[in-house]
Amino acid sequence: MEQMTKKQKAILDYMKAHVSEHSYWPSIRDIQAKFRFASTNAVFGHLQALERKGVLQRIPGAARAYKIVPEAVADLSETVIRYEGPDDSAIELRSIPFAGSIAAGLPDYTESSGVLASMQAPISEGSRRRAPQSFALRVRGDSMIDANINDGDTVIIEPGTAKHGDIVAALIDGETTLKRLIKQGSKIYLKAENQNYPELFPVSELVIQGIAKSVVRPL
Amino acid sequence: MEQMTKKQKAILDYMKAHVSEHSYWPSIRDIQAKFRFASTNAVFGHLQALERKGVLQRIPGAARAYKIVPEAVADLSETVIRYEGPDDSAIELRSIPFAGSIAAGLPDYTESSGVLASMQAPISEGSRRRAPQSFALRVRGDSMIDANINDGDTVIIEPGTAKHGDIVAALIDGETTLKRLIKQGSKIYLKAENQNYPELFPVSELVIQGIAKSVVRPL
DNA sequence: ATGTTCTATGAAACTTTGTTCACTGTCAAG
DNA sequence: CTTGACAGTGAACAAAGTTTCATAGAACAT
Repeated sequence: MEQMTKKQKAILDYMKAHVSEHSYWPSIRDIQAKFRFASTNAVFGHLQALERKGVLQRIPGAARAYKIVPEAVADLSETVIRYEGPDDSAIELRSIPFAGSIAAGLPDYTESSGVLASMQAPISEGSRRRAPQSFALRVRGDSMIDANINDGDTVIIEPGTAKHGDIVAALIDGETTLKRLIKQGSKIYLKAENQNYPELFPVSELVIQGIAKSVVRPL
Repeated sequence: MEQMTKKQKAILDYMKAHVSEHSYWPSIRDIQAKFRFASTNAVFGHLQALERKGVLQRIPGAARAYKIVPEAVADLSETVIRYEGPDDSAIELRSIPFAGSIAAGLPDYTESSGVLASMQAPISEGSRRRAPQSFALRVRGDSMIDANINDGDTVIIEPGTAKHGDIVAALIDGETTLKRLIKQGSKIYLKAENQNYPELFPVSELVIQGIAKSVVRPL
């Protein structure tokens, strides 16, 4: 995994902050001004590097049009806080990327840098295996309303092999949707838990992004 | 309050959807293509109208640079989803503004780009009065940890007169904090529900922003 | 009838912005 | 010493994108 340089990270952070504050991306010249570059090409080079490293996607020719790949950012700058207890116990807090988007605007990238949800299970000294790459997803729509997952809830997704009955985040028509996975013999269905929706949603090609592990919801 | 026309709302929705999907705003020409306008000026006019009505902010000259004003959108198109039960019962889901973090003091409405759904209690047919102006706050810090409200949780606040035992969002030294309200005779205290904090926090001047009605938290 | 507002066309002007090219300096590895 | 990767300057270009102007039909109230 190729690391980001300090300046690249700074530029990425500035872009995030700009989006968070203004709700739209900065132009190359905005970045140039911020970092006092004498040439736009300096910025251009860094953006190319960021794209090559996979943390940033650009749309060629389009203005102020970017997309941050949270997984890549997390890989390149993972935050792990470790508390050592008096005895052999320890607690790890691991930052997980926030992949969801909010209703009126852009993904709130300010949250992705902080600790949204944390793994708090005490770990034994020996079994310090790498935690799965979880991420959080804000739920849109009411497809899982009967499973008590409502629009606006946030779901913690973890990758892994899904089994029958799991609620999964699946890619359908380029959209990430939350459905329950139903396996009937060799057939696989996705079931929306909403009486108003078709009961079973047959799928041929299935891209499962992860399994919903927990929900954040109003009480 | 001037309403949005159907087309204006459609355009706004498309812009939102575009942002949600691509993480950057559509250009005027993108919108033109989407709605099959023959002229960019048709879009331009609608955007002007949306800005005049206060739901959209534009940065003149800048490309793909917009900002949605959630309060205005909420005012102009308050979302109330109403489920009618078989008997006289009914449940209303009402969109409420998301006021951001509680940490930095006053609610940061710039961050308020999200909408959380609030479940109203089942309402009887006759008493369909307008819901109070609720808002959501993100909790920072651990002052209410013993009340099971943790850092990162989101609390739904509703204005109103607080009574003994209520958890309130109160303004102390310019900062919004979450505390339990204790009335002892004529004296009023604010109590942080954390063993490490002073038990009772006497206050003379008290600005209560609202009463915590519900919490959003990881399960 | 008449003016006004809203919505739209069509073309053009103009600004912003991404992109490219040629060139320079630095720093570390071979 | 040389090579190559990296970071940057400075100028120029072309595409993308916003804005303006002139015009016109439909809906609607006066």
